This record gives sequence, C-alpha cells and structure tokens, in this order.
Amino acid sequence: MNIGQAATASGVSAKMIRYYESIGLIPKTLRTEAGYRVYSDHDVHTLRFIRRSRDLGFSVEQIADLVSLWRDRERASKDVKTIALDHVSVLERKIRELQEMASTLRHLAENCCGDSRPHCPILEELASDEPLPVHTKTDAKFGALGKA
Amino acid sequence: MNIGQAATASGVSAKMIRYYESIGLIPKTLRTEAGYRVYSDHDVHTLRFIRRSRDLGFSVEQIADLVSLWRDRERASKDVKTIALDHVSVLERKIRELQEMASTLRHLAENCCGDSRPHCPILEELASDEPLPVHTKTDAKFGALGKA
DNA sequence: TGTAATCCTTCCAATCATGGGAAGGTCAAG
DNA sequence: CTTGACCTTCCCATGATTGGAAGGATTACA
Repeated sequence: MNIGQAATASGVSAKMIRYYESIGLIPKTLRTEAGYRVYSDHDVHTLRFIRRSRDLGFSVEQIADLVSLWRDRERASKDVKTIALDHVSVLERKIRELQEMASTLRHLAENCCGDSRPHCPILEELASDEPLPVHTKTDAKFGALGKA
Repeated sequence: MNIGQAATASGVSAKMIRYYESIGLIPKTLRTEAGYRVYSDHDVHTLRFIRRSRDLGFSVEQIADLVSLWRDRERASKDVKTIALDHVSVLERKIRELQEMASTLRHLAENCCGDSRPHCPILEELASDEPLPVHTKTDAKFGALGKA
C-alpha cells in the first residue's frame, strides 16, 4: 500500500504521515526500490489510532505515550487513565476560558443596540480602564489571559 | 515613555508591541535620537484596548477592525456588534468541540478501572474501528461542565 | 570618571499541527 | 511513448508569542 492509500484508509493525510515519521511518532517504513513508502494494514491501524487520539485533542507528545502504552501488554491501565484525565482537565480549563470570553462578549453585545448610530458600549468597555466585567455564572475569578 | 514602561503600563509585552508595530496594527512611533521608541499615554491607551480585545479572544485581524471602528466617530454600532457576535459564534463552536472531546474522554475514563492491570477500555476504544462514541447528546449535554 | 547593570535595538529561531507548492522521479493506462 | 496520477524531498506559511544573541544607549553608583 502506498502512502496515498494509507492516508485514505486511516484518515491521516499523506503530509501528516510523513511528518509523524519525521518526528518519530511512527517508525520509518519499508520502501520500494524507487523509494516509495510501503504500508501494511497494521500500519494503517496505528495511524487510525493516532487520528482518533488527535480527534480527542491529545497532543502529539501525549499520543506518543498512548501509542507506547498501547503496544505494551504489561501496561497499567492507571497510566492510561492518568493521561486521559489530565487531558480532560486541560480541556475543561480551556472550555471555562472560552465560556468566560463568550459570556462577557454576549453581555457587552446585549447592551449595544447595533444600529447605525456610533454609540457602542462594546468599544467603550474595551477602551475603559476598569477591569472587564466577567459574566460567568459560577466562578468569575480566573482573570483573563493576560499576565497582569 | 520607553517601550518597557509602555509595556508595563498597558499589559502588552515589549516584544508584542514591536510585533504589533511590524504588522501595522499600531503605527510606527517616534524615536529618540538613539533609536528608542517613545510612547505617549494615548499610545498606552490604545495598547490597553488591544490587550483587552485579545483577552476576549479576538484575533489580531479582528482587533485591527475594532481599533479602526474605535477611532471612527462616524461608525455604526451595528458594525461593532457584528464583529462581536461573529466572534461569539466562533467561541461557541470551539466550546462545543472541546465539550464533545471532554465528554467522550470522561466516559471512556469512567469505564477504565485505572489500576495496575493492563485491561483498558480507553486504549481499546482508540484502537477500535467503530466511530468514537460521543456522549454529548445523551447524558453529558452542554451544561455538564458547569460544575467542573 | 569608570564601570556595571539595565535598558534598548534588530535579527533569527522555535513553538504546534497542518497545508501549499515547486522541482523532479516513478508508475500505469491508453 | 505520452499523459496523468502518483510519489519523493525541500522550503515556506500559518498565529501569537516567547526566547535569545549581538551590540548600542542610558542610568546608577562608587
């Protein structure tokens, strides 16, 4: 199987397959005499594992760990779970940040009549010296992303 | 005011101030004879506007639009509101994507006992050929993160 | 006055995962 | 034997930001 077929079968683009090989996430494949990379069904299976991990937002570094745990039949499921739950925490933090932004912006936009007149509370708020009003329901004290 | 003081006063790093100047987001400043950039309070005000916009997740491109609307006393508030609400949509889409990932992962992790034995549903699922089970629709919903 | 510390300048590089494209070699079908 | 679809490597771009090196300017202090 050439790289294009492996790409189609796995859902990982040929570009990314070469990239993953270059950074050592997947081993170097066999080559034909002409230098074409050759892939087996097993390789495609690994690529699909990688793609599914990416779909869940894991970084390439974490995927390297997951792949090595996957290959290790002596692994402790605890190690996998730790990686997964650490990632969930990261996702949840990002979600909270984005929710805070969206919520603040929605409230600013609500107070802007959005017509042809120039008066605009959104701009006023951006130009203000006061801290941005945060409108999350629960926890509002995570400070925006700036570093004070 | 030198760039370092402007950075401290605005919350935008000196590096980023130079970058914003290089891409044209802010105009080129006056320089001392030695070539040092000189900033006024007004410049700092603009930089703070930019930082607050960044804190809300606006891209530099959008910020350029916001700054130019801010400067334009003839603007229509509609134009500002459109930018803001478009951005809210983008934020909401990202939030949903991340929620889906987190939700799926939490469910996978729940079924992993996380001990020293090798059996692990997380890896099994990543290695499976079936579509990843998404848990947003059934039980997790969008509000599941509210408490987390 | 000397000197050391702290600023400032520009330029280059790296991040992270991905795509685009050029230049050139290979393969299969007509 | 040509054409078109594939493959190869290499370089570049993204977005926002940080890091650092090399070198000049300013400031502080003895």
